[in-house]
Amino acid sequence: MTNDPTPPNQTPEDASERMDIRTIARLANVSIATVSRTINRVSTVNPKMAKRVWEVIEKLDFVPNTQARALVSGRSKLFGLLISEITNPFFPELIQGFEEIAVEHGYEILISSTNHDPKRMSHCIRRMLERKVEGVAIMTFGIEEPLLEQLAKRKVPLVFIDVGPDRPGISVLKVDYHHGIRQAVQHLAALGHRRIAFVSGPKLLHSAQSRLAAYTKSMHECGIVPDPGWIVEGDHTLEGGVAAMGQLLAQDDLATAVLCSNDMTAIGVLHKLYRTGLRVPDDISVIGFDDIHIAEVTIPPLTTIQMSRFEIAKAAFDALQSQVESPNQLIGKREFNISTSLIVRESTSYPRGTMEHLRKKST
Amino acid sequence: MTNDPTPPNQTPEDASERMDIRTIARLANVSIATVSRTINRVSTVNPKMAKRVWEVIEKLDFVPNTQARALVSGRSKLFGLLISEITNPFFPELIQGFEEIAVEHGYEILISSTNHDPKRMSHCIRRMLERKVEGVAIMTFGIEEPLLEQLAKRKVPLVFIDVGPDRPGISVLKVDYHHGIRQAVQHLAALGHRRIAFVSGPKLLHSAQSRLAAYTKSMHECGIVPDPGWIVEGDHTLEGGVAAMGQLLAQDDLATAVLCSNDMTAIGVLHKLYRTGLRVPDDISVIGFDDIHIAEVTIPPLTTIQMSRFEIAKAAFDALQSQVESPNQLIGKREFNISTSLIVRESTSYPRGTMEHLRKKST
DNA sequence: GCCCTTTGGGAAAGCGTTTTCGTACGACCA
DNA sequence: TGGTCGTACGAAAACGCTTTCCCAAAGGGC
Repeated sequence: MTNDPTPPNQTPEDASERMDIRTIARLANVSIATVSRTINRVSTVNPKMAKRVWEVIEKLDFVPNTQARALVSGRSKLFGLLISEITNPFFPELIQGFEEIAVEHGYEILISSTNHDPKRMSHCIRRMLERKVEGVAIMTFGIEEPLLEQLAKRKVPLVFIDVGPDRPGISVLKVDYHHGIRQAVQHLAALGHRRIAFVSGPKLLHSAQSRLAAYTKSMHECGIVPDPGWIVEGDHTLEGGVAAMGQLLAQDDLATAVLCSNDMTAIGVLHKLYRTGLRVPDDISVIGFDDIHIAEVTIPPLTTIQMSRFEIAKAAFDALQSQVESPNQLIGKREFNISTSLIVRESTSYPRGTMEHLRKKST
Repeated sequence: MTNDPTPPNQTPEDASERMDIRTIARLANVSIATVSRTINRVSTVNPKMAKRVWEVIEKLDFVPNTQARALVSGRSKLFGLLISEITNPFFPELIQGFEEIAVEHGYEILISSTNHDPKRMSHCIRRMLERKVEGVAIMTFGIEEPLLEQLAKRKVPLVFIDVGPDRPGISVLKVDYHHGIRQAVQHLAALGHRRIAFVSGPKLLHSAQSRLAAYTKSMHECGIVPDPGWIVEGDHTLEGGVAAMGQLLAQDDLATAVLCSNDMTAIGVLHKLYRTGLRVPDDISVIGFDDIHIAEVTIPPLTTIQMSRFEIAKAAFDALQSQVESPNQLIGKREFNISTSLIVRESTSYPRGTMEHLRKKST
């Protein structure tokens, strides 16, 4: 008598107690199976009953428990998104697109940032595994073999940006860095630049290495043999850009243009130049990569190479989803191509002296 | 005979099949209860058995299923983070801090961005409810009453930045905007500015309104009656800043300094000024708010008001956690104070003519 | 040596869903 | 009217884990 489980004078609408589909079922005078079917709009349920069920659901504003649902259905409706650094504006812009698409398709997304630390990666993956993500989009450096093994064993679909192991269940978003970078180099060459420096990204980051390779190739294509001294290592941060430009400035034979592996670097470069008293683009031209939003309003507005965040987000999501929805097909393996292209703004111009030279020539 | 559920010659290590604590239990010759106790380091379990269990777990690298765990324990270990716009660098910096602390305490975090659209808010909340978040940090505009009701009914702890309803289970992070903004106004006044304009943030955003109020108050404190024309509405975006400065520029009696409700606005303002050919700080001074990372390298480096992202993240997390861990105590209701302070860089200086004026005066 | 206490570990209930399977009922045709 | 479907609904078994409850065995006091 001391504990009475159900007080008799309890109104049916009393929402203070536990609320599950069982409660809904009781109140609507149907079975829980019918409630489930109604909610999921699956199978055929008599419109009359459905209406009754919906009414109760709305009255109590019942919200189904995704965890329970996931447990039994084996579908967590969760994707992981692994990025290198959330404070680089490129990623928030990408996240925005990815989230939008994911939500549209009923997925939720778990974001983790490795902060360029390979050790953090395994923790992130582990956490995602615990939450039973159905797939992971990896937009950071390469993954180590044991980790990859673990993911493969669990058959978690993966999508890599740019570079990834060639295995079933793994998609790779191929970015055509070369196109945009060649345009950039050609643009500079057409303006008269020959000494074009390159500030690279982190060594570990595949996409950064690809950009570097594209630079070298494009230079050769323009008939310029890049001097090793023109290539300095950055780390895709503002500070890295400042430091890299400092290095460049210390050289005897100053480059007349600098191509940066990303926009953050370029902004750092712009700043260092400003500090040094050099004018952009009068004294030196600068080109970025990514076309982050803020590049439009730097001083001067940054000429940069655009790579569509939305395109990437969409491709990554599609790759993941197609593997989840049709796991035994190989269509998930198809490769996606992301294009890049130059956007000319105001940070590029003729190298110093060229104008005079041209003018003299024309008279 | 057509479907044989368990092939007889199956090695015990075969990890291809379902893996749960039952499997572990079987392989370690203990009960599933012991496995659970071992994993959770709860109650006393014989070290010898524990070792056996851990060995099996590691051999199969078993990862417990958080969903199942959440279902039975009623603890999802999930917090929601609702922000207004992920592409504003302030938020990623905040997310980074929040995530770090959350992960440290075993929580995962679900991020949603309302994009300044109140309608999206209810969708976000709904999704979070479905995932059974244990608390939500709301860093966007105010929440509407019915939504709040829904959350209150489910007893979901909430923490608001700056402004929020006064209810049990709701914490509010009070930001002392006035301190930083008064410093800014005093700084400008000391330099000789009187005509100090203010570019506000979105009307709906409480924190933006508080900043505006702090500006007005600070102006009066400095003995300046702000002209209504000095106050123009921005929206905390780059474009908003550009537009707002355009409005200001169109006025007859141009302000000599402009204080912005956030750094993105200030960067827009800087850009517009650059476009117009006005020099900062020679012709006009600019001050931002937030001290986002990039403010250090704008041209010129932005004088701005700093508000610690980490402090906010930590306070928000603590508020949420304390309410979760001790739900019936009132300690969750205590208020947290966040300070702001001026960081002087190079976008502020004497108003045009003042230097000459001063010089003349001193001779 | 007996009884009581303490301690470690197992059995089983339950968390909130989905989903399979079975059944009752109405419709349709002969 | 009787038989055969097809359809709509309910009962119950999972999903993988935590946690309560209980029992066995060991230890200690008399």
